Order: sequence, then structure tokens, then C-alpha cells
Amino acid sequence: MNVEAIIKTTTSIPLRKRTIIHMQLVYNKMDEELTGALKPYEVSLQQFNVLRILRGQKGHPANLSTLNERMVSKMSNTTRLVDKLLAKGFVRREVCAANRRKVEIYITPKGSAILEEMDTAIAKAEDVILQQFTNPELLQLNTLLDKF
Amino acid sequence: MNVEAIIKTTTSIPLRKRTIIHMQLVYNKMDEELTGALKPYEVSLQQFNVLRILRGQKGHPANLSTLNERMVSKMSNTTRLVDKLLAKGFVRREVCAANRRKVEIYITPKGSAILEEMDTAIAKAEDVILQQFTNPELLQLNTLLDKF
DNA sequence: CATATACATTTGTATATACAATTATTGTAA
DNA sequence: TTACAATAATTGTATATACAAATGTATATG
Repeated sequence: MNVEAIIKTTTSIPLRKRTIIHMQLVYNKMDEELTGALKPYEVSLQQFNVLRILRGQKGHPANLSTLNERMVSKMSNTTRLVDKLLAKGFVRREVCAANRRKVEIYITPKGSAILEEMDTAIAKAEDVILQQFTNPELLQLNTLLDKF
Repeated sequence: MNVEAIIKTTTSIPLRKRTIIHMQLVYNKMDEELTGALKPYEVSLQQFNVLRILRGQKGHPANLSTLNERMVSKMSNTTRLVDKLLAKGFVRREVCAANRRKVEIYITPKGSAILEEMDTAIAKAEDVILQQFTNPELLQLNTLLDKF
């Protein structure tokens, strides 16, 4: 990926600015690839992320604030995101008996099944995104990203 | 930035998946910092980007498709983005005389003045974002990002 | 016990963006 | 020249997201 070619500029960009633009370009590319992989399932990356979190609960329910904490991209409206998953039958939502302010959200068997298919699609997309990288390079990249 | 701590997971994430999540987290953090820097000026990152492109034209106009080509994050509705800059008096829009399908967009003196202020704010935000990096590390990071 | 405060989620509203269809203009080929 | 295709921008509409206010429930304090 050549930054200057993509944003069609001839003048050279200072290193710091270039780094930030670079990150944005890579993110856009990644996002496009991942979102595309999920398109057949008609779920967004955010919705996929929530389903994965719910699976990680291994039968235990999660409430909205827990979901929010664990989401890769926090958002201000998890209620409506869960509404969409609910409409598709991928999750179940109940009022928490012990504390009726809370809700308990579970992934359904239907949600689990579709999630497994999505996993495969996402894994493929990840391979495409990272195809140029060797393992040591990925480690190196992670080390650098830790500095942010 | 510790990925596992941020998304509050105890299980270890495979390197490839971790890299992608890492990129998303860094992007979110960057975006928050940059958007925050622009908040006092009530422009979005996208609008800032367009103003910068227009300045780069050095008096020459840009039409919508040119803007779209050069934007860091492409979008499907540059018309309305320019509408907002127009409403603030930061740009001027004219029908191209040579080809009346095209429009010619110029940055106004008011837009240029405010853009200079934004530059300062953005430069500060960039410093905050990259404060942990040495120059060689930034070069190394750019080299790795090129692989995407 | 009554009242105030904190908590968890939901709802209203404004704004942003994506995608498709439409309009207007220009270029091209029979 | 006329008809058709290509180009450039705009508009309509649906969906997404942010932010603030509202709702309902639980906890703490006098």
C-alpha cells in the first residue's frame, strides 16, 4: 500500500502525518474486507463482535454494560444493536431476576450456528488482509501497536 | 495499549485475530483524539480533510470526483459534505464553465484562516497519539503498514 | 419509612453515511 | 442530426450512530 498513490498526492507527507494517514487507510481496507465477508449473513462487524462475546460467555448471560465493555468499538446504543440480533433470532433477551434493571442476553442455537459460518468467512478475510505478513512481522507489528 | 485488558478478555487471542483487533483499537483511539481536536471548530475529520485538499490545490478549483479520489476515507456523498462547508462559509462552489456537469470548489479566505488554526490543533493531537514513538520506530511502522 | 441518589437500560431526536435512482450535460456513432 | 451511452453531481430514502433525556429499579441516608 503506497500512501501517496492512494490519496493521489505528489508532495511528500511528513512522517508523523503519514503514519496517521497510513493507519486510517489500512483500517478502511480492513473494514471493507471484513464487512464484505459478513455481507451474506446480513450482520455488521459490531453485531458479529457481540455474538462472539456472547459465545465466549459459555452459556452465561451478558448484560448490556458487559457487552459495551468488551466490544472492540464501543458504541452508545447497544440496546438497538441487540434489537437487531433479536429480530434475526440470533439472541434471546430476558429481564434479570436478581436485579430487574439489568437484562440478560444469551446467544441462541440459531445464532451459534450462523456464527460458526461467519467465523470461517472472517478467517478467510483475515488471511486476505494479512497475506503479505510473516509471523515475525506480525509480532513486530503488534509490539509497535502496543506503543499507542 | 494492552489488547486483552481493553476488551476485558482472559483467553489469549490468536496472533492474526489479535493484530486485526489491535488495529481497530488503535484506529478508534486515534479517531477519538483527532475528532476531539476538531470539536471546537465544529468540523468533522472528513471536512477537515477536504479543506486540506482544497488548500493543496493552491488556488485551482477541485471538483467533487477529484475530492473523492484524494480523500483518506472515500465516501458516497461528497455533495452533502461540501454543502456543510459551504454553509459555514469555508468553501465556494461554482458550475464549471468548460463542462457544466462539473462543479468547481474553492477554499475561501475564511476557510483558509480556520484551517490554519485546525492545523495547530491537529498537530498537537498527532503528538499525543504518537508520543511513545521514536523516529526509527515510526519508519519501521510505516514499512510494516506498507505490507497491507 | 420517605426521599434522594445511583444504576441499567430505553427512547427521542439530530446528524451521518450508504446506496440507488434521478437529473443534467457531454460525447459518440449510425 | 438524432439517438444512445457515458459522465458528474444531486436527491430520496433507509439505516446507523451519537448524545441527551427519560424510565424504571435498587440502594443509601436521615
